[in-house]
Amino acid sequence: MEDRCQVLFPCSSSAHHGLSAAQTTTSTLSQHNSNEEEEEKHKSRKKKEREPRFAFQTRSQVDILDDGYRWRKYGQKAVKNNPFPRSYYKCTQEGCRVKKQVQRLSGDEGVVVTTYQGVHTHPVDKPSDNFHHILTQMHIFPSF
DNA sequence: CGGCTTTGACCTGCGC
DNA sequence: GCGCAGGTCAAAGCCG
Repeated sequence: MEDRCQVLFPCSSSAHHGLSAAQTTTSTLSQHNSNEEEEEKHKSRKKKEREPRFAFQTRSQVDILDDGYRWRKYGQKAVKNNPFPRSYYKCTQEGCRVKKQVQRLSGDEGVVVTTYQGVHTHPVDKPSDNFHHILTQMHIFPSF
């Protein structure tokens, strides 16, 4: 019963836990994309701009971690090899196409995997003590 | 009343 | 070419 969330970086970790053969394959956080503009319609996808995405594991009892941003859940799907469903969240801020995925580890309901995709273009509206330090690191990784 | 959650359908990429 | 898995949208309903 810890109110605090313990952040773990599987990417930096040399230990490769076989997340039950999760889909995540490789957390490519070293992808650097200078192209932030995305005016391309899905009609002609000449370039799949993969926004920087990085995942980290948090030890929490709840999936909804308040990181200070407002998220709107836009979907929930059950993934294979995981008895727990994965939730999809999107930043409600206009112009901010940041997406977030929350998934629980199979077998370890105490561990929640949060995957962020994209970078926020605006400051936090509601600073959280728990996630403040996490946000700090977040701003470092997407810079790649 | 507004914002958000929920749930099913739909789309796309990939493997066989 | 089909099926599977993952990802997204949209309509309806709920809650504050």
